[in-house]
Amino acid sequence: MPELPEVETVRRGLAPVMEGRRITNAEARRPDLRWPFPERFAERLSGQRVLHLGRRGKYLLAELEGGETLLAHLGMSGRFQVEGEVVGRFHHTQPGKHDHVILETDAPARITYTDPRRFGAMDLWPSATLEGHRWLTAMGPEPLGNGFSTAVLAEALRRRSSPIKQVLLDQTVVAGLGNIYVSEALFHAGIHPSCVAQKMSVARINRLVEAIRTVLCAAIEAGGSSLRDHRQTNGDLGYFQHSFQVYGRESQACARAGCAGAVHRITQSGRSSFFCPHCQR
DNA sequence: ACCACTACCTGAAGGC
DNA sequence: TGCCTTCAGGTAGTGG
Repeated sequence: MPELPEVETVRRGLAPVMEGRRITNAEARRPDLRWPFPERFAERLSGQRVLHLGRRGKYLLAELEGGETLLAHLGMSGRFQVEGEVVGRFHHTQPGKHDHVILETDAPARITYTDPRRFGAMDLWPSATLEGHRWLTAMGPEPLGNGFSTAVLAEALRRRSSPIKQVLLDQTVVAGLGNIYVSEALFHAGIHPSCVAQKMSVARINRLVEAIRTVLCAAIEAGGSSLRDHRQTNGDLGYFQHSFQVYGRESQACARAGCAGAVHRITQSGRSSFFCPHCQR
């Protein structure tokens, strides 16, 4: 689920019940996700007002009134679900076995973090030195921000002898791309996933930068529309999954008008890449 | 500095 | 129905 567009969609879904709201109660129902929660995790969250809910790459960042920021990563299977007030209080639904963190805010709302695989992670860190947190310190530029450009990407690719597919998954090169949107962006740019990163021309890198921005923006817009039903901020792929051009479409016809080719799947560093051999060189 | 590979964990899906 | 294998959107740590 969670690459940059999904995390941004989750952020937008959570903002109305978190930003400017106070966390009236916090509960961690186990001691860890991928790593242990920080000391006194729930206590440090309880009673805090959320000043701002942001995002950096695939991390959600909730800046708290007391000077700390909650960092959250959804891993592979993490999701936040929001329930509003029903009659007086919340539904008396029993937490499921994969519901690991529960936050209640004075929106009022109950926010449940669910993560079957527990590849997700949460931490608390002083807001003043947030960029120094080990999860953020080496992270590359935001692809939709001013820090990402043809020149910046070209510099990052200069010494990389790996296929462009693998290099784009490296979060220190550019933040927020994952296996789906790398495939989609490479298709959009007409670049073969096996293309050696450092051999790419500036013109092709420029096309890639544009493709990354286009694909991510389209996905965020589509994700936004799935939030109309905001009772469940499901971290699902939203409607954009119906717009994938290559991801998950092995052996289906290429989506480009006039192309008679079919989508191929190859494995690169143990992960699937989807592409059209006619359109991508 | 870079690269290939492994591990972490559970559930879904497909083959038999 | 059930058992087995394979695969899944991520990242950190290892050793070359």
